[in-house]
Amino acid sequence: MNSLQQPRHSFKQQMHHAREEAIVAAASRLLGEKGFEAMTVDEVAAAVGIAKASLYKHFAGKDDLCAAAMVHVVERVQRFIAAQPAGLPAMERLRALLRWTIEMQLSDDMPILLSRNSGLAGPLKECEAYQASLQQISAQILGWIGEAQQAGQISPALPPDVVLCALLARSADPLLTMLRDRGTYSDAQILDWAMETCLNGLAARAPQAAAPGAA
Amino acid sequence: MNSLQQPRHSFKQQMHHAREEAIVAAASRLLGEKGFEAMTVDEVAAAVGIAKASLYKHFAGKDDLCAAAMVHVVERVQRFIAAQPAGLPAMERLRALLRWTIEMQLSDDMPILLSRNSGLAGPLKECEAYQASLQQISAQILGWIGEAQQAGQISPALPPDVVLCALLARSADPLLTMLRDRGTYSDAQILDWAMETCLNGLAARAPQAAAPGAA
DNA sequence: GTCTATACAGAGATAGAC
DNA sequence: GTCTATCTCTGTATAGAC
Repeated sequence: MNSLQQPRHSFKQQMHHAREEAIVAAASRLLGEKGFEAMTVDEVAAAVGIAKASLYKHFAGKDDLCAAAMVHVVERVQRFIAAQPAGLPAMERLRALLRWTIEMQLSDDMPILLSRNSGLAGPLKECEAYQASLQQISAQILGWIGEAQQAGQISPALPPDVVLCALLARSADPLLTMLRDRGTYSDAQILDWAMETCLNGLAARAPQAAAPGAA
Repeated sequence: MNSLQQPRHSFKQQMHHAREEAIVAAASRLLGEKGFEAMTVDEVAAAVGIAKASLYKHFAGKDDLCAAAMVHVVERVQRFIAAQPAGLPAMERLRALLRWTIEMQLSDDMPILLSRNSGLAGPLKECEAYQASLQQISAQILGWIGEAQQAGQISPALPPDVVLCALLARSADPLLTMLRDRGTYSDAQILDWAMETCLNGLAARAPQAAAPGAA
């Protein structure tokens, strides 16, 4: 009997987990699409296809739900980082990460961070799981930034955490939606320009005096 | 009697206009501080010191009120542009405008445009006064951008309207609040870095001819 | 035009049956 | 754990006296 009960129990757990995943995924999408204030719990429940009351069995409230969604997003970043090829130079890693976050944004997916003035900022400050994950990826990225600075690819005049913020901020850059709403450019073009203007802005200044051994 | 009635009438008009200005100013501040969704009409009325119902005598609704606030902001930009010294080179004008918008943002004032996903975007699309003013300053700034490109100060590879968006987007850049919340840097430093990374990103690429085997 | 008081709608959250 | 039905609060908007 145990041989039957065990899988049964595991199955229920899996269902439970899968449903929570579905809820978080829907919340994540709506959060990215409409923002924290405009998103409603009813919409999330409807998107998943469950009743709102059922959702509240999984999450204590809207804040909790959205915090879980943000954790979910950061964990995706963690996986992306972990999936990077081993030998890649730091600058290429940064470039790939930037491209990926902008692509997320252009495909209406969840941005890594919130647009400014989000009411979610407060609750998120007290979510330890989020803070821990964010801290983890920040440390990782800061390491790459240091390497890129030593390699002369990023201006050493900029503090590493400023570079970090500048990169992450591109994932919620109003520039992307502005250009998109204009309707005259393709997503690929927008992506290129966004990356180009961002990276050029962080790059070490050009060798103005034809610096001898530079670059 | 006319000599008395005329001033009396004008006085009332002035009062009316002044009150509307006060309402718009308060709305503008709260809109910049909390965003469209989080801001409430009650707060605006309380800030001005009038009853909510009185406010509704001046503006048809929240959308109207916020649209008026946005028009107010764009008109400030118009005045700033008009106040620029005559002989200033185009690039200096762009730099001054960028600095000004970032300073607005750092002093918790109203950004020129909304953070992405604002519910105000829809109503604003149908506000002719806003669109007209925005169009006017856009044309002006686009002129400067063209000059700066011809002068080799901004990359000619970037379409002028992309440059325009990139500049305006800095007024709602999450980078600013991120660095600010970090608490380790002064507003002056943040301003410098924000301008530097933005302008470097738009600048024409370094004279590669000077470096024969460059990159 | 300004006020007080109120209607109305939407959304977060909960009760209780199954 | 999931559902339907409901509570409650907040926020937009309005009615009606002055």
